[in-house]
Amino acid sequence: MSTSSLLDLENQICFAVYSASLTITKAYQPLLKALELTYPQYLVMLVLWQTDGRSVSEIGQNLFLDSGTLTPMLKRMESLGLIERRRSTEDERQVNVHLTPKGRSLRKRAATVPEDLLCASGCSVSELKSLNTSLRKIRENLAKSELLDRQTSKGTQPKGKKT
Amino acid sequence: MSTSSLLDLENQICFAVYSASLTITKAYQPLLKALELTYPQYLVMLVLWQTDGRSVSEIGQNLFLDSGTLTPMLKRMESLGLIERRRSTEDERQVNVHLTPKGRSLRKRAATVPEDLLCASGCSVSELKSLNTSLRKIRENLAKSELLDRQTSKGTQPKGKKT
DNA sequence: CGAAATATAATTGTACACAATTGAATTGTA
DNA sequence: TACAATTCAATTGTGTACAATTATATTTCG
Repeated sequence: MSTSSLLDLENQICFAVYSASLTITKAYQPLLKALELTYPQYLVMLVLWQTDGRSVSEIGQNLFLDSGTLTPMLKRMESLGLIERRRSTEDERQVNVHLTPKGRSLRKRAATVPEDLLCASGCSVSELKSLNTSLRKIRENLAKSELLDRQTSKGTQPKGKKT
Repeated sequence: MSTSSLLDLENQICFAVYSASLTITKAYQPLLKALELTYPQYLVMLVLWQTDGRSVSEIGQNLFLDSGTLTPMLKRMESLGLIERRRSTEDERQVNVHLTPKGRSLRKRAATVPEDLLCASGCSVSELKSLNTSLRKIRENLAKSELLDRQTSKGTQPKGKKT
């Protein structure tokens, strides 16, 4: 395979991920509209339905989002009456996010949501599984790469600059 | 496979696409920084490097983006001196987007960009190809599904409501 | 203990993304 | 030719994303 077509492929893949992501978000929209949720908000609900009372940073670790994204989003969800944000008494730095009865009750209504997406995707289970594996690998490899060195710097600093 | 684990898988896939897309955008950032481009802007440049002078809607068809996204983005790119927006003389509705010399010259410098991403992804070529195929299929199937019926209504209306 | 380092969420500013609408230009057609 | 329908880009308003910074609380360590 020539170098140029390899690079073309790379551009195609990244664009395919990018545009598939936007399309998926749009496809969720009519289904989530009845629940008054956006897709990112739905993801937060999935986290909380699994374990209620998570802190903002824990939700962020699950979804790979930071407080700059989550704080305003959680405030919107709080104003919708789905969650409550309560500063932790043990550690005043943390804010724990708790489901309200309304937020809990949404779970049953949301249970039917993934079905339509699953059908509309038109993929076989095995295809989806390999897709899942590949995408996770890419995310993990990119996150580990030297390209992303934000707050992920648990390891040694990249260049040892000691300012 | 149980229904619940199938729906879990669906949630996982969509989230995998979503978070991989965000991670890819972030991984491009340090590479594109030298070119003063964001990832969506880079995609526009790829389109224009292929064929200069495309209209806004043609660019939108290539990238699956609408004027609400493209118009402000193209204005930013124009203010950076990368492109020029000129209203077409033949059809005054259209705005054609032309590369400036600066925009054209960026092409060579951008040629090395995909390499690092390709390496950092840690995937084999065959894996990337099958990933590409699956993602395109999902996007196409979702776009064809009744879930997305925005301006794509070239076919018959979904329910025959004649207002 | 107490200062420095760290952790945590919030804030600020920039850039998408898109639904819905608007306004202008073109096309179709009676 | 008129005029309704369509096309096209722009606009408006809402909601993410995220880098960079700030403010506060906690932990670490001399």
